[in-house]
Amino acid sequence: MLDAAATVFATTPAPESVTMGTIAAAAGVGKGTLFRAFGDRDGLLDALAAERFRPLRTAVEHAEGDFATGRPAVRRIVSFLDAVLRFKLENHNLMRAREAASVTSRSSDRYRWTYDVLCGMLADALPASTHRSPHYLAHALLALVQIDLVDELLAGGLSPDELRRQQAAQVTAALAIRS
Amino acid sequence: MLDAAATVFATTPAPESVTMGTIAAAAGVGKGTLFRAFGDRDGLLDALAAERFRPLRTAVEHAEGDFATGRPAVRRIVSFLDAVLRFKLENHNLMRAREAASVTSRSSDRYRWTYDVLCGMLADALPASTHRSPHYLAHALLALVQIDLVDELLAGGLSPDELRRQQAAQVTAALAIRS
DNA sequence: CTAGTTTCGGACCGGCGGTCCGAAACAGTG
DNA sequence: CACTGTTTCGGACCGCCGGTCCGAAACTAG
Repeated sequence: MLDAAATVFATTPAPESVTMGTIAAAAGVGKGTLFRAFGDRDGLLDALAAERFRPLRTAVEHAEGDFATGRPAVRRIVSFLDAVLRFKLENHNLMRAREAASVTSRSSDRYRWTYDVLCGMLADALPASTHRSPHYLAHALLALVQIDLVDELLAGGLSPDELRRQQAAQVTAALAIRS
Repeated sequence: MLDAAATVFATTPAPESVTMGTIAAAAGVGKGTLFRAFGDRDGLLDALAAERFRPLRTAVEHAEGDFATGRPAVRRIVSFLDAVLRFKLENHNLMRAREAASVTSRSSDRYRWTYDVLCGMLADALPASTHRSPHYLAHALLALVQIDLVDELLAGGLSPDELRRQQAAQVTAALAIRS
């Protein structure tokens, strides 16, 4: 059932017009069943997104690869945001569908988790002397991976790889301590 | 008619649930008239926003105050983004209503104009040697004033003034040239 | 085979953006 | 003032979609 939904999103060219009825039909099931299983549209989209997001989540929680505790904080932050960006790129249609609903995306558990992780990393990266707030900085950095911004940039002719490079530069600059 | 709409948005506590019927009723007019005058919901919201935005627009186009051509580019950029942020704060409900529709906000003329202005300023501020793209940077900086981010930060306990300070710091840092 | 229980699915509802056509207001003419 | 052509108005109406709900089907137990 989740798989059917995933297929729909993967194949449709217009993710924002995918309706619950469509998904139900594609899964060979009634709308009632769909709603009983996921509560509402957001629930379904969340479940799908959570599934795709899991690898990154476990990698971070087990401190694997670039997220190992020994790595410098700035490096961890850049890698983390790059990973989130890649997640968005890979699940582009799904993310657009989420946006089409009035899900601000910031209200999901996943955003909260991402924010918390980033805040933790920022606490390591920022010297205590700065007056920059990790709270602001975390949200500001996460704004860089919002799907509508990503879409705009891709539509403007930027390649995904170039986008990743620019973002890395942007994040690095944002973390530079001044004044 | 525009005034009636403005009043509705100014007084309602739940901007995203303001319906076209509500506005028509408040203006003492039929829905047909409303749609004939503005085309669709987006048209109305755009017209309202454009009206409120005009002061800033003319100030920039006449190079007044902080936007005078003599001023250093970084100063102009920080002031400009601060002015846009203030605009968003002052028209908070209206902006939220826009977001509720599926208007990505980046498709409006106003966004385009804002982007162009910022790009022009960035061309002055960035040395030719950097590999940072003004295109990316402009969109990235404008992401800082997206209404949902602003909302999240306000909801998180940040005061509007503190928000403006943090944004100024963030913009300054982003413009620092490194590597 | 029957009765009880759980699960399924699609007809149905409410609300909203947007349309459309009959009515009302207006203007020109004798 | 009466009559008619024209423009503008407004609210009943439509289509769509998320979400509900109840009758039917399937499954279990005795």
